[in-house]
Amino acid sequence: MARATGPSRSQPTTLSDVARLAGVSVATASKALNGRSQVRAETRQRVIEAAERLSFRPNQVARGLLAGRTGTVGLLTSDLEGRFSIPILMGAEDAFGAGEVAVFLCDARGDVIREQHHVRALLGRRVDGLIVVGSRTDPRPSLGRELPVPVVYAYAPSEDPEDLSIVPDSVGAGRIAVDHLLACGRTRIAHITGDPGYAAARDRAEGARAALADAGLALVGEPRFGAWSEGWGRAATAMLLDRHPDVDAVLCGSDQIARGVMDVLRERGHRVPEDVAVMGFDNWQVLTSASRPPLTSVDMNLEQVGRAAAHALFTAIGGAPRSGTENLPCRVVIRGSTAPLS
Amino acid sequence: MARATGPSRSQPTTLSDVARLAGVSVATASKALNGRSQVRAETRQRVIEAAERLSFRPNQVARGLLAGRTGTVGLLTSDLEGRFSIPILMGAEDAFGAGEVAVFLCDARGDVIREQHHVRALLGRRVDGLIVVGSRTDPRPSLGRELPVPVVYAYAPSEDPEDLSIVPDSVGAGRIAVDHLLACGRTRIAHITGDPGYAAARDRAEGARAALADAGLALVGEPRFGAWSEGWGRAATAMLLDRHPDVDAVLCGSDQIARGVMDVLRERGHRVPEDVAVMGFDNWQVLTSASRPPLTSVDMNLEQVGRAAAHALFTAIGGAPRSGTENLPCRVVIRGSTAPLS
DNA sequence: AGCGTCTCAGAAAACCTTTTCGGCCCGTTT
DNA sequence: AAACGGGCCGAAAAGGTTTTCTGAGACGCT
Repeated sequence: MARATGPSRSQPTTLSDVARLAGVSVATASKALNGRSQVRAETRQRVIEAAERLSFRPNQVARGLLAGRTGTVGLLTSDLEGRFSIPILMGAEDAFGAGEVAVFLCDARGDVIREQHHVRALLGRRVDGLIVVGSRTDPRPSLGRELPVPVVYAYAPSEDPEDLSIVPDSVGAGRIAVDHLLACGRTRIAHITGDPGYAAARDRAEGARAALADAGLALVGEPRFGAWSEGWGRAATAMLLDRHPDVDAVLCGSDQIARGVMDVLRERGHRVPEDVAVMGFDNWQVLTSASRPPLTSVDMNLEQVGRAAAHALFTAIGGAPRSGTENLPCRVVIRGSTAPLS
Repeated sequence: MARATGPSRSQPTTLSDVARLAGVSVATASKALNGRSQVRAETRQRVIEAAERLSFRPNQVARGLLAGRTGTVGLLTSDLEGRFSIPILMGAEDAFGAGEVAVFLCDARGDVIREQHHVRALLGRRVDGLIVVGSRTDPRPSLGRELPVPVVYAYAPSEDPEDLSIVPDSVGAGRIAVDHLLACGRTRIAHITGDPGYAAARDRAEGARAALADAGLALVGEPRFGAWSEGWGRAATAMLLDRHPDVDAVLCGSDQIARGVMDVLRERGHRVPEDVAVMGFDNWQVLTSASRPPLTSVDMNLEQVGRAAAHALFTAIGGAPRSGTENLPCRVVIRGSTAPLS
């Protein structure tokens, strides 16, 4: 085919070009640019100027081939659309981007076959490591122990305890949520949460119960498991108010549920936070700041999870692999929906 | 440092290993595995079995170095957290992932310096092309014409008309939204939208006006520009109802605004959709399906934008670059908040 | 003068794969 | 019988960089 009429598309300049312009060999040019000592200062300067003039950028592909390390990692996510993957991905990208590591993004769409395909493709590209990001906190199958590169699991831990997993501390999240409500003077606390098939729902409920038990208290009724939706929040609240009209706080399993809860509370004439305090989980900005009043919520620090995973992978590549599941603390973000009882 | 105690980390097998096991030269092994014709069928079979047994995966780095094409592209996004980048990114990842192209993800955090840094790093890795994903539909500065690889701009067009940009048709989106409301028999249509500094707000308003003009109608009052928030939706609706209590449809600049609008309509006793139809833009699932009733919204087909960008980049790499801004159609997703006037 | 030492530059190998070209063997044609 | 052609395989180069090793020149010392 004839040459396209587009822009220049000239070949990138190579080290040979630089060396020729500087009047030295490629070996010397390489040493000059990489700060090796075997070069006279004056020669080094000449090489640097030549590289500058040709705007030389070393070919990382060639460098990777030679070094056996490419300076790339694979980021394998299960559902890109899910809002949990994104902050983790940002944290990882952030931690790597600061250094000299580039990230291959792959979305497996939750499909095992596709995941296998991506793993193979990434290994073919000789990535130095892999981060596997799940979409739920439930344990997931390991990629296996026989991979030629280190792997770190983020958000969804691996089922294999020999793998390293970085996850938010869901039980702790339940505890600090209740601790905050207790600090507000609430004692009749109900818990409306999502699908009991999710570890996140069960773990948070367990943490909430434990924190209440520590204070010599118990939940108002049983935790109400259901769905992660506003609709369930509304329905559950209606039932709750019928049975326990004296509740003074509702801990919700997600910000979406919390919005449904607050809607029904307001419709039934309960003031938030004066009569009933409401809390959510996930700290999803679009929901927490748009609700009336703004919603207190537990942030899972997902960016930090991503950063920690990136850092762990980095040290594993360096030759010091850890293993086991590491729980990172969450934090309460206080807004208008919780306040001390007056 | 001593060898780490972790898993094997053995060197990946190379073509030489395969060739040795099969008792042939690397050249023959390569030809056998790549379906070249210069190999006897029996020999080919032996090589394939050897490769199988060693689970050989060709080193894409070496292949890239030789071929001058790496089979990688850079995806440069401005704000990863923004919900507009993600679907585009998914579409692109999808379109590439099907083939043999891997995607480097870089987030510039909206910072020009960081963007430059990433572009240079990506070029150092010899990507075959770049996709630049913006966070708003407003034009953005070009990366320049002198890059050694093709570039496609997605969502946010380049200011340089010589570049190729793939964007959703915001004006058309406004038109089809009004067309839908007209088809429902609505004639007194108001428009409450977001920050007038955004091209998306202005373009949609323009499209809406044009569609109404085609029908011999006009908006009820002027378009109400404000902020992309529920709060603005509520405030603007209050003002609207005071001045024009006979409005029978509100076209909202975003789903968030629409939620605020619907809240106030319901509080003031207007039924949706019987008395007033409400529409949003963006089709953000968490908002549209959780509202009461579920919200009709205009979907910008962002995944398709991403796929189209990937496809355009692919053909540009193949040597047939296009240029200019290409507008992709949006679509109306009908839910309960709009219905024919009875 | 001879020898050792030090500094700096270049040649060459290595990384892994693909492709081109040359050569060998065997069967076929003139 | 000689030439030829085709099928099959291997040697070698190429891609760009880094690193090691060798060598050349300069200098100081005996």
